[in-house]
Amino acid sequence: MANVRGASTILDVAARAGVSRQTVTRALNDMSDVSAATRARVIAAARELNYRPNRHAQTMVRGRTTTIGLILEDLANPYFAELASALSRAAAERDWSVLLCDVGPDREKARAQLESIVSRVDALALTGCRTDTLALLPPAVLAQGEFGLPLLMLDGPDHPRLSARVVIEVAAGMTAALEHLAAIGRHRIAFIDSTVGPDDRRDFYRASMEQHASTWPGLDISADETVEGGGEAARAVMSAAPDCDGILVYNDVMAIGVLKALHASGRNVPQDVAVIGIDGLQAGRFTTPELTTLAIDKTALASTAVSMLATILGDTGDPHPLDAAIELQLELRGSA
Amino acid sequence: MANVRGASTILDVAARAGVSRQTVTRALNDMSDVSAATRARVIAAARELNYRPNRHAQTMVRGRTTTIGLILEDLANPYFAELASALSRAAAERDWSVLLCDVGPDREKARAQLESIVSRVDALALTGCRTDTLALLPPAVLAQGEFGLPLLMLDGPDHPRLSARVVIEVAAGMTAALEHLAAIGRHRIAFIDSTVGPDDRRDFYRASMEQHASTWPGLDISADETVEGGGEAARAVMSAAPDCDGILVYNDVMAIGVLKALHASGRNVPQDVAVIGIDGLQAGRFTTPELTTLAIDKTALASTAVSMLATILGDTGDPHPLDAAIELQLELRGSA
DNA sequence: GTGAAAGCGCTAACAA
DNA sequence: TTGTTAGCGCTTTCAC
Repeated sequence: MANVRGASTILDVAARAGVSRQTVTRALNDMSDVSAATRARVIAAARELNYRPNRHAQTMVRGRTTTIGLILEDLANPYFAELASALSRAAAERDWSVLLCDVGPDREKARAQLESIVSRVDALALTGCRTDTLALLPPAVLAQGEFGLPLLMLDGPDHPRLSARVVIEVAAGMTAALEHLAAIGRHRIAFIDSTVGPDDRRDFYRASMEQHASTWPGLDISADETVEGGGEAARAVMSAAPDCDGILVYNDVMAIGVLKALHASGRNVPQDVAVIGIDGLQAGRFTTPELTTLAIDKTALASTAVSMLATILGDTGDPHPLDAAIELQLELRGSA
Repeated sequence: MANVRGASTILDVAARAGVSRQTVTRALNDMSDVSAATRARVIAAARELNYRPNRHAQTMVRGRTTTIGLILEDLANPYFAELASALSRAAAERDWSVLLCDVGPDREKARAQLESIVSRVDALALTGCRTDTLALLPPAVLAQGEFGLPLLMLDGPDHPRLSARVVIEVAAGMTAALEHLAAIGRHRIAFIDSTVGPDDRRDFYRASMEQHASTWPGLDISADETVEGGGEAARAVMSAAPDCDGILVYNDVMAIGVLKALHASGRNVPQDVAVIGIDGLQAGRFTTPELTTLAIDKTALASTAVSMLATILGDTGDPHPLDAAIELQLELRGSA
């Protein structure tokens, strides 16, 4: 452990085994041209010194790698899980890797994690739809100029420091959802919003309702972005407007709560009330009836994100615009 | 781009800007003691050369980091998502990071990903319950001796090359589940197994059934480890044994499919048939009724795994045994 | 089969 | 304010 930082290095092992450092490299990496006796001696020395190779030193001499950090609040939320899955696979296409950072609910821990993540990655992909992960970044990173760490926002708020941004374009999709509801005879459609997300979904709903104000004034209620939150909001909707016959929900997780609450209150879906969520989660197939949803193509979202980062990092000759919108696609399952 | 590998280095930027490399470091890292004019010149040069700092070189001189690779087949599966979440948080406690590797269904792509991951991490956490990710590792890694990359198996098969292993201990939990079913008057209990997982769950079920063979011979059916697979198996069970009044299922994802199939066939859960899954997923709360389950404490599993790795990597003075079992805990929700 | 030298790209410490 | 020197820990030549 003769090292500056307390860890033993290849030189310590070499000294202990009475050989040169190259011999240690050969022995430990199972290369040829080492006698069995020498190899055994080296391995023993390494074991005694608790030697562990420094991956950064290895990588530096062998080549360079690209790592992007993915910052999210809770991977147990299926939206983030599907996003992370897609991003990991899209990154693998370029031989990049994804460093996962599930920050959890504790903001102080989150700050500490981000503090150390930022020096380990070449770029950061931030999710913004639930917690604004941007606000948790070390101030020094936010203060950096154009040669600071590239920051990519996935479906979250804008910020001058961002290098790129992928947004979810809701207007066309929500129009399709509302038209579908009208087509199946629903004209008293409420909207359940998230208390923490962006306002564009609710704003679009309100604007749409105003156009048909003669039939139904519209009703929107905000709740926590969870299954339970969705359930509470659904109860509030049905109590405020018992004749409501359709509900559009901010996202699928909340919509699952809506389905549960409607079931508990004895309402049939979709006969009494039709329900449409947003996100296209696989978890929307876990319910009965399955959840009709405005699906986000997470594979497209992820590969767009990776292309943007490739442009920023100079890894491609085929520049990609640094702002993109992903459209929602109405996916009819059983709930509407 | 005067570099050996094609990428420009700090020296290229220094040359282009007509300054020393140290000045480049200062300018690009927003350090003090650089004149605004110089900084601007350096930034311009960096931009023109498409300069990107090498994180490995930076880390090497600043300190060392520990990164563990998490290999899994599909993060969209909520079991893996909850596991990954827990592991990321447990790793963060020690200032380690987790490199995510969602290998997907394509085995050739998976092999290629693993090939490059192994040289980027200090240890690998493998999940074995669905795909045997061990079989996808580069042969060279498997051939390595005791100073090869540490390999930790999470709930998967044993292998001589593994450095550590966390298993799920099913016996006590399954006994508790079967006793609970008996206590609520169920005596014709079938088991739905996975075609790909380990056999211990089914074997334990069969052994338990033999002890009470007078009342019910037992029935187990295997299916694909998916929601759809669970549904098919449930239909098979009800057709083979229409008087079956309880089903224990290999895992929660399949059990969700069982609930759907029973609902579709007009059986009430839990009145007609009680259902118990295994895993304790949050997704088990998405259904109506909510899924009763033998829960795995994923936080404990993850922190055990991290402690084991700390022992192997010599990061702790408090050695942890390299084999551990996590118990299942019966969590009564609504389906039994 | 083994060792010596050179260098991966970067930053901290000290000079100028 | 800027430049020079000296490594960080490892692997790849090329000698012996």
